[in-house]
Amino acid sequence: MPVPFNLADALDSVLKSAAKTAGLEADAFAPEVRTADARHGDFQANGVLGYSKARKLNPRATAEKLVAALPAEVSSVYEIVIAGPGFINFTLKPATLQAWLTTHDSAAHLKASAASAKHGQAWVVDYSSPNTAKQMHVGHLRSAVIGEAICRLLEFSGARVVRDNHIGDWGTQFGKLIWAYQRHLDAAALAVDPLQEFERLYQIGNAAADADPAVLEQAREELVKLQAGDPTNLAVWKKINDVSLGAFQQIYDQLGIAFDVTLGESFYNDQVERIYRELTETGIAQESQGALVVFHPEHPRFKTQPFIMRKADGASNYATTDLATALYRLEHFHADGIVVVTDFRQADHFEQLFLTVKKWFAAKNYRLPELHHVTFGAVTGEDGKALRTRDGGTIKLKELLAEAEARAFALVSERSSDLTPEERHAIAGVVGVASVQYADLSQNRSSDYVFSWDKMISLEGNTAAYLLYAGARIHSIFRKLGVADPLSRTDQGSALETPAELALARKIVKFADAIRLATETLRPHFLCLYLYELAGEFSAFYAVDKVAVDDLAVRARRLQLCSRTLLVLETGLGLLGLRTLTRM
RNA sequence: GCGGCUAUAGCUCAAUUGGAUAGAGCAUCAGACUUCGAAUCUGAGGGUUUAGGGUUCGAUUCCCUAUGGCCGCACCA
Repeated sequence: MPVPFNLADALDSVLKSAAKTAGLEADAFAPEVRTADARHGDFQANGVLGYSKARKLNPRATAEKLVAALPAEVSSVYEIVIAGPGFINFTLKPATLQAWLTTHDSAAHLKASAASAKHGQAWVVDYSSPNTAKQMHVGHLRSAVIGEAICRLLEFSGARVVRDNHIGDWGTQFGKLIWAYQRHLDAAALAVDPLQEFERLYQIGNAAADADPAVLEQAREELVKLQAGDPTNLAVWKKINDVSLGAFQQIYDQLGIAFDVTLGESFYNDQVERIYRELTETGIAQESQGALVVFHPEHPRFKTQPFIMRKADGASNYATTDLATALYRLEHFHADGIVVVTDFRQADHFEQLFLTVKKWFAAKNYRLPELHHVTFGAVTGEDGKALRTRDGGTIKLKELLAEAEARAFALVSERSSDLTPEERHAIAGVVGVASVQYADLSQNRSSDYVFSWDKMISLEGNTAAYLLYAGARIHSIFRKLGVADPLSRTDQGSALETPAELALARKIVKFADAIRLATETLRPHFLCLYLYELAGEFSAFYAVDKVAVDDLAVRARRLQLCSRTLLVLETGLGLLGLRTLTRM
């Protein structure tokens, strides 16, 4: 009997057809299959409750009819129990668990099974997207880390993903920066640490413009000159961007991020005329107070709150470039879906943008891609306010990662003193960065994020180190036993038997459902939660059931269990963007 | 003023989007290393889910009111 990758999905389909057989109104019946609390079984179907209530039927009687209509092979796979007011509980039989483990025996096989939901689709994911001329600080971490995980999840479900770093390289900050560059440049500092120097100059320019309207005016003129193509200003601008992108890349390398394209705001500068024309001729945009704006009369707030797409002085802004960006992603990348990952403060902007794009594309008969604004909460200090270090600056991402690695190095040196310093550094690099990534990913992205060093670089509890440690222990077992090919063992031992073995196997087969949930909601923390529970089941199993036993049939089945745990664990960590280890 | 997000154990967070007895980690307490790695495991205590109402067979989840926090609202991105 073939065992499907996603058991919950398969159960859902089979219940739908059974509903027809049982004489239910099949079109109106949704089985509502979900993973269940282990006390009740592996999966539960709750749909009977709502269905029966709406029709004033006895839910238990409906459930019994439905269960009676299930094909015989379902009851050979599951123990089926109707419980409470009408829940249908499904508990996988050990033989089914065994069959799943035997079938899904390699990374390639897992991916092939999963890659159907978005097969053949193109998705553009816009994430990280920092402004140039500044260093990345902890506030930039979330978009980068969450965005990368989303890319990997979409790829795993079969999509072709375009990773786009939509850098802020054309904003008004450049007027102030160029103004300061011309007057306060420290050439020596520029040679040593150019990004630091640009940041200093920007602060000078910003402060001067705040204090003196005349400076602000001069800064505006510099921006106008830049946007008009003045060679001097253009050269400064280019240098700033080159330096910034070089510094960003070092961080991206550590985080395992490789963008396919880096198309910032400046890229769209020469495409704005078409945007003005199309939105004007379709009647979507209108003149208001000298600016070109879009109102949405059907929307309670945006009927009066304008979406400004051309300023009164004739200049474009980020609304203009974002509109151009949407069009480019459709025409150039043939996007079926667009995901933009930014913090929640831009929610209004993207709601207005998407409303405008929908009307615009409809009016021009352009195909409309799925549009998703993936938001996340702010990173705050312990006081709930915007994050600052003691001296008032922000915490640099570079420093955060270095501190995490240093902590990991201290721990690995203490625990694994037999390793060479090089090995310990390599391990600390993985553990440190993974800890920072995982701390961010494991939290539901919509809530604000209280930053603390301890939390970001913690190595105990629900952390990356816990997951990596579980993996390292599995690798260690294979090393000790001299068994090759740990990720795809095909050992066929005796039947799974102990409670810990069965609990671990039950957790493994729910990988598909965790992936589905994380991908559908674009929330990687669901996958983190699953992997944490998986590692927990493994650790519990490890404590009570020894693998290296003399009984070869027992040893073989446990080796297979270890192999599948490792496969799912490493695949899952890979989808989150974390690197893994064979020892630590 | 208008609007959005948010409030769960001492602290930091979950709760599969309306399901069964609200779960973890940290911290506290009690146990487990001569046996595959103790960065681990087993157990205990800790809750009127901000408050009050409503809808529902069923509410942390949906609706209303109030309160606290964060944020957005005409030319920054």
